[in-house]
Parts: sequence; structure tokens; C-alpha cells
Amino acid sequence: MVKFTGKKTLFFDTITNKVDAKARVSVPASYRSVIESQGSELIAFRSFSSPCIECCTSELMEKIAADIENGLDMFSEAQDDLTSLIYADAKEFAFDSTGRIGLTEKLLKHAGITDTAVFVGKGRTFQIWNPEAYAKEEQEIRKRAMAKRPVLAPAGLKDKGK
Amino acid sequence: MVKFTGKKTLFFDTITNKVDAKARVSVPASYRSVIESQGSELIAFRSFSSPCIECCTSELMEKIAADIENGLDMFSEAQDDLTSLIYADAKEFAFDSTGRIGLTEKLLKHAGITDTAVFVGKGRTFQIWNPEAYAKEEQEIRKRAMAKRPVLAPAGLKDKGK
DNA sequence: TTTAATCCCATGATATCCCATTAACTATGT
DNA sequence: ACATAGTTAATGGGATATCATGGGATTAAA
Repeated sequence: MVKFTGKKTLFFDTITNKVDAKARVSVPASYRSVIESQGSELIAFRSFSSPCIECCTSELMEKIAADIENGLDMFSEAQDDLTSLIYADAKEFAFDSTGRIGLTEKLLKHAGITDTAVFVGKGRTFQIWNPEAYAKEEQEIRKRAMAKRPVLAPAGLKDKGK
Repeated sequence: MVKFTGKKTLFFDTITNKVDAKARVSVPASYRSVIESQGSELIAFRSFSSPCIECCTSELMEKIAADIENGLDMFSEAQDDLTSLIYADAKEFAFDSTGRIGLTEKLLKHAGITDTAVFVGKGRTFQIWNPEAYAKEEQEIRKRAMAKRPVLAPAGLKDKGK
């Protein structure tokens, strides 16, 4: 289990940027600042569950690794297998002087991205999607979340209904 | 305009401010003071249930995130969904030197706000509304409250109707 | 050498900063 | 109570900085 404290550590918002002919994308400035304020690097790998690119900081990767070594994970065996796959697939990306990274063919293909990419904040991680694919995904997510919201909504944000 | 003195931890009152051509609004000073006294940032996102902008402090946001992450495993899919929705939609806003924030097109459109915005205190959160939309909403809220009042109000305080 | 990746600078668009002005409340003194 | 000066808030506009993006140059790799 990974614990998080401190500020400026979360990825927010949904931002659409262009992918140029050289496969470069600008990582949104707010995301960069999260990564850089941790003194971290950007790690990206193919999502297991969706046609998108999964991203996080190297710091998070290290914490996950440490937790597994210490047997802190609830489902450590399954988690361990999953994690080895992630590590095998993951790659570190460095920003150029204007904040871009060069995506690989493997990642682009997995996410079906050609000339536009959507960055989706997920808190400690973020994802990169093909715009149309994400539009569909978002609708699905909304549908599912709405159905269960009355049970799960946090107290501070729960609406009281009519 | 609102005069404010002292430290408060809750968002109170209903305040109307202008939205300029650059989509800037002054956040009411009393609200700002709540946020700043916590050393927090302002987080805003589209309301799940109403045509308005939902706002809270980053502190509350982090608490919500922690609650979701520490939830029971049987709800994990729904938790992921909720996390996705909240983080993907939420954005952190910094005040400029005069206490304004620059609202995004996405938020303005969702709330139907053009040149005027109403800030509505809700305790630990607040909302931003289009003035006409909020006027209607307030009537609805009053209607609902009135309908329940005969049951809830102490006999001696019940009024005899208009 | 050919190809591909990285670096660096130029540009346009947008958002942010800063200052000036107006307005509303507070406090003080008559 | 009234007038007036002082303080804080809200708002408008122009200047400045930041960001995303395109293209060319340089370096590294095959």
C-alpha cells in the first residue's frame, strides 16, 4: 500500500495536446511541475486494462517496488506478477528543453494515438489516450460511477438528491 | 462587496461577482481567507448533479482521495471510476495578486456562466452558478424545505401560511 | 552514409502579473 | 448623527511571461 503526503503531488485535469510528425508531445506544464518538484522522472508503459498509456513518477515506481519487497501489499503474489510485467514494459522519458517527450511506436500503437493525445489526470498517475477512445471511455466511467455514487460518494461531495 | 475580518473555516453567504472578458472572477475575500488560512489551494470541477461549478480546498480533495484509496476492495472498480472522474475533471486554481482566478471554458459552459457568477457557500465546499440558474435552484430548494417543514418544525414555530 | 532521435531557437496564442480606478465599508472626529 | 478620511475589495486594461508547437540544426545510431 502506497502512502502519499505533501502537496503538488497530484495529477489533475484533462488536457489535449498535439503529437507532431516526430512523435513528440508537450507534457502539460502542470504535470511536469508535479514530476519535477519531486525530483522525479516520467515513467510510461502500456496499460493492461485499456488502450492507453499509463504514466507515473519514478518515485512512485520505487515506492511500489519497496512495498512489494516488504510484503506490504494485500495481494502480493498477484501484485508481484503484475508488477514484474509493468517493470518490463516501463520506460523512462526525459523532457526536452520545451517540456516534450518523444513517444515510442509501441506506446502510440497500443493507445491508437496518431496526431492528438489526451492527458488524463488520475491523482498519483495519469494516462495518455486517443481523443475519441477517451471520449467513449469517459462516458462509460460516468455511467458506472453514477450508478454507485450514492454508496461511495465521499461525505464532503455527496449531493443530497432532490 | 464583502467586508471580512477574522479566521473562518467554512464557506458562508451568497455573493455575486463579475466575470470579465478574460474569464476572470474575483473569489470573495471571505472565501479566499478560508482557503489561504488552511495553506490550501482552490480546486474546482463540474458538479456531478447540477449545472454549476463545485469548489473545495485541496486539503479536502486530498482527504477524499485518501478515503477512496483506502476503501474496501469489493468496490475497487467503482473507486477507480470515482477517482477518475474527480481527478480528470478537477483543476487547481491559483489566485492572482488581487484575488482572482481564471475560469476555464469547460467550467463556464457547464454552469452556463457568461458575465456574472454567484458564489454559494455550502460549508466545507462552495458552488459557482449562473445567476438566473441559481435563482431557480434556490426556489426549488425552498420549495423542498417548505414541504418538509410541517414535519420538522416545532409546533410553536410553525407559521400559518401566507 | 542514411536514418532517426535530440537539441535549440522562433513564433503565436494564451494566461498571468501589475498598476490604476472605483466602490463599499470602518473608524474617527466634530 | 453626519461628514470625512482611511482601508480593503472588486474590476478594468495594458504589459509581461509562460506554454504549446513548428522547423531547422546538430548529434547519435545503424
